[in-house]
Amino acid sequence: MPELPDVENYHRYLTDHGLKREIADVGIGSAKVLDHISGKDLAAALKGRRMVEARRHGKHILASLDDGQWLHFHFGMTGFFAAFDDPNTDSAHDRLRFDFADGGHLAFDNQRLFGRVGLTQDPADFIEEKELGPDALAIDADSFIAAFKEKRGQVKAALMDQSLLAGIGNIYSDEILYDAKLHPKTPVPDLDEDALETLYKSMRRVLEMAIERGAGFEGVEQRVPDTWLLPHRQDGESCRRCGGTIRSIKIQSRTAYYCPDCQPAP
DNA sequence: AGTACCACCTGACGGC
DNA sequence: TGCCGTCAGGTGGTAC
Repeated sequence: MPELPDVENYHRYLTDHGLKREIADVGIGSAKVLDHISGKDLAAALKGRRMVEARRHGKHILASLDDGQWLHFHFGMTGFFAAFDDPNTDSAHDRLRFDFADGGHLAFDNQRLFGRVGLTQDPADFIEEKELGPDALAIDADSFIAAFKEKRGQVKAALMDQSLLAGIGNIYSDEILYDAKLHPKTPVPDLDEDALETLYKSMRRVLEMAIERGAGFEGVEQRVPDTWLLPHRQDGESCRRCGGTIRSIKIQSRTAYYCPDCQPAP
């Protein structure tokens, strides 16, 4: 699930449920999600600490601790946070659990174990090490256009390139291109300034509305407009905009869905 | 630089 | 019903 809109909602969830609470203990459900740190060391670093501030950059969440260190979270292909008051209730795939001194806990649920959690001294260093570009919702139109003017290759691949722009994945790149009526294989150099501006506006519109409609929580397909691609991402489905037939193709070994009528081949 | 393929994991789904 | 191949919203490494 987790692309920018989903992660933004998890970021807000963490802000509401994880900050300012004293961490009494840390439970390790699976050490596979630990990024270059042992469960023992992570627990030792967190006991007695509180998270103070949470930020999001692309698909990553960074949360400061009251001793100046930062936790970083990435969900991989599955996952979310879930908070509980009842110590006996828990998330199905709880891989890392923060047990708070107030008796509640927060689970980092990560079914497929592609997620990662670790510690870093500085968010800026972390972003640089991961070679992340600017966050897709933080970049302004001029910088977006400038960055894409330097880019080659297919537009869908460019949108998903985390070093160019951080936060967009397979689902939302399809949605943005559907909104902008661009074929996913369109070469970026074919896009003139107006087309890039349109693409930028589509990106913002899609990401912002997805956040607003509760991306990352169950049932988001029903809450986004029916004129979106998301509720109809299936080969043979009909396009709600033009009546065409939704098709899938492989781009960078990922399945891309689009409407061949609305999004004509370049 | 861009793209293709593999690997890492778990689980759901369709076909037989 | 049960087994098996395939596929899933991410990323990192390798190779061409």
